[in-house]
Amino acid sequence: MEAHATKANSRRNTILETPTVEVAYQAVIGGTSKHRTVIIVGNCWVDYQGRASSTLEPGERTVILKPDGSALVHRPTNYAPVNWQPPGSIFRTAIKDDNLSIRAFRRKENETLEVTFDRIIMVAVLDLRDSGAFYLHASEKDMQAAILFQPALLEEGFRPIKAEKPVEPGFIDIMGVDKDNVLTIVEIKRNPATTEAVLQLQKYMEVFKNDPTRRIRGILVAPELARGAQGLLAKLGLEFKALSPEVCADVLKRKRSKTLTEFF
Amino acid sequence: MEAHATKANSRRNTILETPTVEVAYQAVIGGTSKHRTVIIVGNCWVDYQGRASSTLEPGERTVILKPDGSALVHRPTNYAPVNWQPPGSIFRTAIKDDNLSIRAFRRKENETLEVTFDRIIMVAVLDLRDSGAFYLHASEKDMQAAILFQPALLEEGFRPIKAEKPVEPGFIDIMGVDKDNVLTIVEIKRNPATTEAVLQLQKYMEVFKNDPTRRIRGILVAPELARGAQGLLAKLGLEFKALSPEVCADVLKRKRSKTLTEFF
DNA sequence: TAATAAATGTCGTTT
DNA sequence: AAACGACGTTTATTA
Repeated sequence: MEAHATKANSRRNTILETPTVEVAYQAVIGGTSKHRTVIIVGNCWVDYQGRASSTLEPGERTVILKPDGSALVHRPTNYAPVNWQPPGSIFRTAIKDDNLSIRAFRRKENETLEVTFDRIIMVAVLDLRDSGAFYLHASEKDMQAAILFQPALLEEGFRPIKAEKPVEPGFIDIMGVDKDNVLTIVEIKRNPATTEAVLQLQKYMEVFKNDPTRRIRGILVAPELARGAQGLLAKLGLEFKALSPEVCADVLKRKRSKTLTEFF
Repeated sequence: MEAHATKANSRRNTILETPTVEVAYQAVIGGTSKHRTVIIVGNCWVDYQGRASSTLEPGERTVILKPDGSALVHRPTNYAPVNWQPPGSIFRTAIKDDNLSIRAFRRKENETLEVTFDRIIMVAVLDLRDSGAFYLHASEKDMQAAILFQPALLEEGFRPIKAEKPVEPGFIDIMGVDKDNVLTIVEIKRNPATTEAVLQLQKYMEVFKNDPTRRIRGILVAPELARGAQGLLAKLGLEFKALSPEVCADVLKRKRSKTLTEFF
């Protein structure tokens, strides 16, 4: 069976079907050394040694080696790779016992991933040009921006003073005053708020508790409260305001269109 | 430019190089309908609407559609996909304005991912056979097993009574008695133990606190304590025992070889 | 470098 | 179906 590469495409991309181990080896070596994206599909087994260790017995999988040193081993199921190596790994490709062995290791973390193929269905060596911008909306930062733009989302009369205020334990999402001028600490979560979120708010509260004469409020903003959070919140005298990322995204969308209207 | 498929391989796998949109469309439709793994490489843009929303401007990427309804969009960098859909998505492939459009949506979560290709470098439709077992070692479960096998890993004289004991808030990793017969609750973490882990142990402690005459101990087992955890632990009168997953893995390895010795 | 918080977290398990 | 906890979580941010 002969390996095949379409010439019209070979300037930048090489695709080999059912190549021999030797041919695949040459392609992978060439691809990783030139920092190409390399996709290998075939029958393989995987060993990982590092923070944990794992063994994956033989089967047909898709392996992706990226120019930045990421490595992924994907089975035919699941979003997550069964084995992987984050960016910064170094690839070592070799022929061992007539099999194609690819090792990805990270020196600092002393982690090694080894994939061994005894039968290769496809090797693609791809020079991908990708500079397209990526925009993500409705993150926690977006919720913060929405409240700052429209403070009534929190409650009537709320006036923000500072966002991302640095304090000892970290950063206060929003600090402000309520309609009665009471200092108000706001902690925002885009997911149901856990006990951990309550503790986080409590830590920020404690920064201002050295002055017992001044009343302060702590408000946890999230789409909902997780199970255990309700009790802890009440015990600590903190408050909860339900607010979803979707509503915030809408507010920001209106803000953007308004800005455009004003601009023209 | 003619699309090409190696016949020798086409029983189970089809690989097309620089196919037209029409040819790619037929291949993707055929692949997803037969629950094959489909890999598409080409110039595309991506829109996502769901828990968040995102836009990715044109560029060359690798898209993987899996038989279980997972979808991945990988740029040439990073371990994580830039866009994705977890298992259970339904794929809808179409030609729109001479482009190849692939939509993956999950009805329950009301999430949609749409990838549109205007130029296709490769389409691979793969019938991958993968039933190999996956073994992960040195997990939290392994640490539990190691302590149960060699209780002195926790402390001299410790005697386990029950593992995974179900109580109101969840499951106690290990319950036992110390050398003085004092009831001891053990919570295990394979990573540096956070305040959340301390709270988890505390929740289990409270189950037994209704009898104030009986002394009980709570021990948090982990390779180390995270920053905030120390203070909370002390405040709650709980204890910490440093134990690494590696040491546990060694103990289990010795156990296995011993079992083997006994067997032969 | 180490710690902290966020994530479209994902994934398995149990209620 | 919903919730809880583990994860080789990864990643970005900041001290």
